[in-house]
Order: sequence, then structure tokens, then C-alpha cells
Amino acid sequence: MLKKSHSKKGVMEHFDPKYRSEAMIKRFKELNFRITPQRLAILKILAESNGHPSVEDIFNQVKPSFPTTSLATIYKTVHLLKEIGEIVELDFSEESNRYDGNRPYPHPHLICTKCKTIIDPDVVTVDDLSKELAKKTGYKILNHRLDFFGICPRCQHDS
Amino acid sequence: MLKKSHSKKGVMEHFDPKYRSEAMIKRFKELNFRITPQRLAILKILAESNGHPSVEDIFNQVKPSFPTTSLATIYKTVHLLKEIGEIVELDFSEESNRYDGNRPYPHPHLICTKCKTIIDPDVVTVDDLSKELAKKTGYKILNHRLDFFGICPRCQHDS
DNA sequence: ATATTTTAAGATAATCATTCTTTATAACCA
DNA sequence: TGGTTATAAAGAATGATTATCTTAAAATAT
Repeated sequence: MLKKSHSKKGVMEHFDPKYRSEAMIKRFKELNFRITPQRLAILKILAESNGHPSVEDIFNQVKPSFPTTSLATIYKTVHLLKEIGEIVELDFSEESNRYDGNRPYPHPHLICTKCKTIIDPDVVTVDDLSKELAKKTGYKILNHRLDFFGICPRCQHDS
Repeated sequence: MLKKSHSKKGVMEHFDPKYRSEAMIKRFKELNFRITPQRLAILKILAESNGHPSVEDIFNQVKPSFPTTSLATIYKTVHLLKEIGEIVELDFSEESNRYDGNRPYPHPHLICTKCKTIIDPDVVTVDDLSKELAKKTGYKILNHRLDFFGICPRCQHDS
């Protein structure tokens, strides 16, 4: 079911897409959201996503099979999936937001500031930090975001 | 000069605002940027900022002394300060961006998702993580962002 | 000091991702 | 199979940020 493990390149392997999309569909049914062909297409892309697609990326992937799909539909479905905690949103003010449907919990990201690729590095969690914080400040911690920005090996080579 | 230290409440104390604003002014002179009254007002607010102001926050604080100031001026000055690395930008896609002129290097933030206050928690750095990452992935790490989202004690009480 | 050059300020229009609104369509259930 | 109602589609609206253009004011030279 899960093939999550550590790789030698420092990059997390991903969950089996089928497992993830079935989990999303199950959640939709439980919450009495309708399963439409558009929604299926969108959540499958997110479940398979390794590269943290933007709404526009998803739109472009959905178009071939559903040419009449509207951007608004992607936005609404993505918003819904985020609300029920099935995907993680990485928000940027200058770029489009990016989404991770394969690993729907807070985790570090490694972002190339040149080509904008986002990968999930294989590093220790910050959960301990999070607990320490809650104790010290009295905040109820709900979420976190840890982004590393840098230049990926390919972009270093291209320069 | 610096009064940086650890407090009992888990919140970082801040740099002496005078030290920070003088550092910014020095940088401006070195780079041959003009020191105008508006810029002085803006960078002082950022140097003193403990609460991570938005552009609009800064605008409202500048207005009393300089009633003709334009929002564009704030945006341009803030952008400039960010470019030369004298302030840190926290970007949000749904809210206005927020700025830290007191601690101009990557550090964790604790954000209340209700009242949107942002504080600098007093926790260990993620520099070690950063180095581990660079080694494993081959990325040249330039920056990072670590945000914890939660409900602050006051908002917990208010609910 | 004054004139000249250049950079910054101010005002407003443009941009662009995202959300909203309205109408048409198609899931789901009896 | 038909009726109910959530969802899809299309395009307008929003709002933070940026760009443009003109005026003002620093810096520099005379």
C-alpha cells in the first residue's frame, strides 16, 4: 500500500498514488460531496503529484480529457481538498500557490528559486520543535511550514 | 548595542531599534541610495517593528508625519530593503505580506491564524538541518522559512 | 548660492492570481 | 426514471502588488 521510504538522494519517495486517491474519494463520500469526473481527474493528479503542481498545472493536465473544464472548478476542488485536510497548500504571494496531495501533512520543502521546482527532502521532522514551542508560548499549534530556498543542481549547472 | 537574549516566555527579545536603523542607513549610503525623510520614517518603523507590520500598517504609521505619502512609496522602499537583505519578507497569498526589519535573517515565526499576530519564538535554529540538506541533495541553500501556525493564548481565551 | 542632473515621491492605471456570481448541468436518491 | 440539489462553467469582481508617468526634491557641478 505504502511504499514510503528513504532514498539515497535525500528525496522522499512518495505514497502509492492509488492509495492516496482512494483515501480522498472515501473522504468525499463520507462528507457527502459528489464524485464528479472533474473532481476525480483533479484529485488523481494531486494524488500522483510528485512535483507540487499549481492550479494552472492541474488545469492543463485536466483539459485534454475534459476540454470544457473551467479554472474555477480546479480552484474550488483544490480549496475543498485543502479544507478537509487531504492536500497541503504552499502559498506564495508572487507565484501561484502549489499543492501536495501525496503527503497531506506539514513537512519541509526544498524550492529552487530559479526553476521553481519543489521537492520533499528527506530530513528529520520538526515535530519536537513544535512541541517545545507550544509548551513555551502557550500557543495551540495547528500547522507548520518549513521551506528551504536554494538553487537546484541542474540550475547551478545551467548558469 | 544588542540586547538580544532569551526570555522566559519563549519569545525572542529584539535588537536595539537604533542599532538596526543605523545599520540600514549605513547600507543605503554605501549603495548610494538617497536618504529621504519618507525612507527614514519607513525604515525606522521596520527597525523598531516587533509585530511584523504589513505595508499598510507601515503606511498608517507614516501618514501622521507625512500625510502626502503614497502607498507606492512604501512598497518601493520595502522592496528595496528586501533586495539588499535588510528586512525579511513573510509572504502570504491570502493576506498581505508581513515584514521583519529587526531580525534580517531566516528564523522561525509563530503565527496566530485567528488574529494574525506574528511573534519570533525562541527556539533552536534549523541551520543544522539546512546543512544536512545541502549535502544530501546538492542544492545550494540560500534561504529558508519556518512558520508555525496556531492559536495564540488570547484567542484561545476569546473563543 | 545656483543651475543641472538624477533619483525618488506621488497619483493612478495595470496586472494577475484567486474568488464570486449567475446560470446550466449532471450526481444522487426515492 | 424523475426530482432535488450540489456542482460545473463562464465571466465579472476583487485586492494586493507593480508599473507608468509626472512632479518634486536630492546630489552634484558651476
